[in-house]
Amino acid sequence: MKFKITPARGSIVTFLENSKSPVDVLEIIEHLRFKKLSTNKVTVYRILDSLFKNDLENKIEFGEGKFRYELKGRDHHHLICTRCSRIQDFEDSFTDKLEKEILKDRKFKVNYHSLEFFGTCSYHE
Amino acid sequence: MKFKITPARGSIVTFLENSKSPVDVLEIIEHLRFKKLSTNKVTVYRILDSLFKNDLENKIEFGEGKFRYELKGRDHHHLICTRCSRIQDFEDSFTDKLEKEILKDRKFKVNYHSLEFFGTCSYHE
DNA sequence: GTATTTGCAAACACTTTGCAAGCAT
DNA sequence: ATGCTTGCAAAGTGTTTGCAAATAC
Repeated sequence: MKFKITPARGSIVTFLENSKSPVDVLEIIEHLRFKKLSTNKVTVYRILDSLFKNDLENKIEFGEGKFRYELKGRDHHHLICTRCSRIQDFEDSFTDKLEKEILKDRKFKVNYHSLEFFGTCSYHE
Repeated sequence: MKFKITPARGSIVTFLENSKSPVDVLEIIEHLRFKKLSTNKVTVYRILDSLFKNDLENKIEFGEGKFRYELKGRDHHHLICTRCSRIQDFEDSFTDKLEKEILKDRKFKVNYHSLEFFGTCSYHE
């Protein structure tokens, strides 16, 4: 599969690289518009889909009724503030152990997981 | 707030009680149809919404682009088989500890979390 | 009797698809 | 030149809303 470099693709990948938390399609389109690229929504979906299918990206849901996207990288989780929607990354060492337990106890082979914490961040003390 | 008992409500709550894993709206409607109740989809959504707003129900997403619903109960997670869509419950004692760490280290007060494992279940060995 | 609940139609938000035109290599 | 990528319109899902009719209490 060829992966042609186009302005929209470059800009989306850069944006994902620089995002500290998973972004949704609207945020991407706003960024593109800010960069003077009037990329069609459909194109954005297709670019995201191609990144996902090439295993370069995570496609996740936070109970908002829409998907968010982030480039694959170190395994991590999210702290999602339900008051201001700020999203922080978070890492842990428990889930690896859990997955081994699950394989042993339940004969279930975990391929990936999602762990998100919802609450209020330090801006609301 | 009055909570009137209607056939649709009774049937939905019973169905949720008997479901071993979170169900989606389509499954609920099929169950109602099986029970000879031709409840409108909109009504189902409204009943689920009222259970959710009254804190009786969890409304979750598994990356399928739709919500699933389960009655609140003991805190638990899910093992989701990506081959046959079977969903099992799973409990652990790690997440409580994690939430305490998060409060201490990140000043983030967790209200709830979601932890789901995706992989293949023992039916596919 | 009265307030809540329901059904219907319609709207909404997010995402996907078909097809012809445009562009990167 | 050719095949990948884009835009547009349209359709497809899942979910929500407005309003009048029906129903539980």
